[in-house]
Amino acid sequence: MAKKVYVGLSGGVDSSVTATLLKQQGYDVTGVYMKNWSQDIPGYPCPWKEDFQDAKRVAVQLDIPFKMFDFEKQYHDKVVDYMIDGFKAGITPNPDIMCNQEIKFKLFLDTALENGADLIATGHYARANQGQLLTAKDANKDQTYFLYRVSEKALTKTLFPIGDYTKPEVRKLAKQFSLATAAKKESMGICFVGKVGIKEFLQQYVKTKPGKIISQDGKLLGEHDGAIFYTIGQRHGLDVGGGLPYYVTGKSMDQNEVYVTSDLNDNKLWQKSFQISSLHWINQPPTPGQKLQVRTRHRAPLEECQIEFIGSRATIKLTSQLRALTPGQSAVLYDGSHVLGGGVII
RNA sequence: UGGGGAGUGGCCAAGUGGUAAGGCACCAGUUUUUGGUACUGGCAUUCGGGGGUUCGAAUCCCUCCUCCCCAG
Repeated sequence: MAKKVYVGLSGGVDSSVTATLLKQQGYDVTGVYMKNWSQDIPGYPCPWKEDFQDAKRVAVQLDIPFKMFDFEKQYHDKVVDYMIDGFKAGITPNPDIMCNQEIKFKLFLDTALENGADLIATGHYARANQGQLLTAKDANKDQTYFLYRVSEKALTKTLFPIGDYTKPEVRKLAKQFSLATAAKKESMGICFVGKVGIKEFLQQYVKTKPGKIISQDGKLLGEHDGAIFYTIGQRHGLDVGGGLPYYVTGKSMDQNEVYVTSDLNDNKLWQKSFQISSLHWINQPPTPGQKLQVRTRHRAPLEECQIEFIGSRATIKLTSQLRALTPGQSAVLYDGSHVLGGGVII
């Protein structure tokens, strides 16, 4: 009896190829569209209907059963609220990491199992092996940064067929299979929500006031439209001209002030160690003092580091300075191609 | 209303007779399943206003306006 796999079909190329590969490999495949968000933001109509249609088309092409799981409420509670609360608190949260943790590899997994699935699969560029998370073949597209909070248990029930291919290969396969989504453009922006800028999105939920932009030497440079919109290292959107570009080094939510510097080497922008909390380890916690690598933003190169634990937190010590480490964003630890887990920068 | 200095696109800023550098910002695009970064492209027929000299002026002359500094 072939194993039953529920594949998350987003309506994009990657998940389409995922489903196709699994079917070829002899699995009993069911395609599932997760409806997590359907609201329009002014100027940015929500693409969920087109995505749903594309997912359905692929399911029809492959002649596999197709379902829709409606997770809108849970997505809003677990991901959207988390994101808005984080921004309100002055940090820069990463909603897509939360989405993987709470929705795709918890709710979707559980729902699929309840529906009789043996396994789930997604179109992530990553590899899972016996409960371990490994980086993708295509280092350029590797998405393990977004997956470090997934549980070992979930990984034992997850397939990432795409992880063994490069993006160009996936594109080629999609073409070979004549998938309806073969030529679809990469989707970007907050997972599921569409191409909305974070600012436009937040403005739907938060009222903001103008505040001061203050330079490294205490000078008032201008006004911003709300400290909540700015994040560490950010250059654009300040509307301050005159000479050199300015980068955000910090902000005060209480004062509604944004602090910037025009000095690229400003020590506020560079750190050689930092702390993380909300630790999550997929298998075992790493060993203090062990030589590891860390990634502090998606697609950033891996940096050598060591970890030290302090209660429920940990300190990451780097061998070179990293730019604009941002509270709320995640630091993910690797031992070569093995993803260990990580935590949230504080 | 005495003296000195300055006015170039939203900002900073080259250019002192030969037909408007550059940077920042902004906009668009690329990269990217968060935010951010980075990269590419676009962006003054015009140099505070008005006259004049000249084949030709942002650059010279006259005049008006504005700002800054020192005097008072």
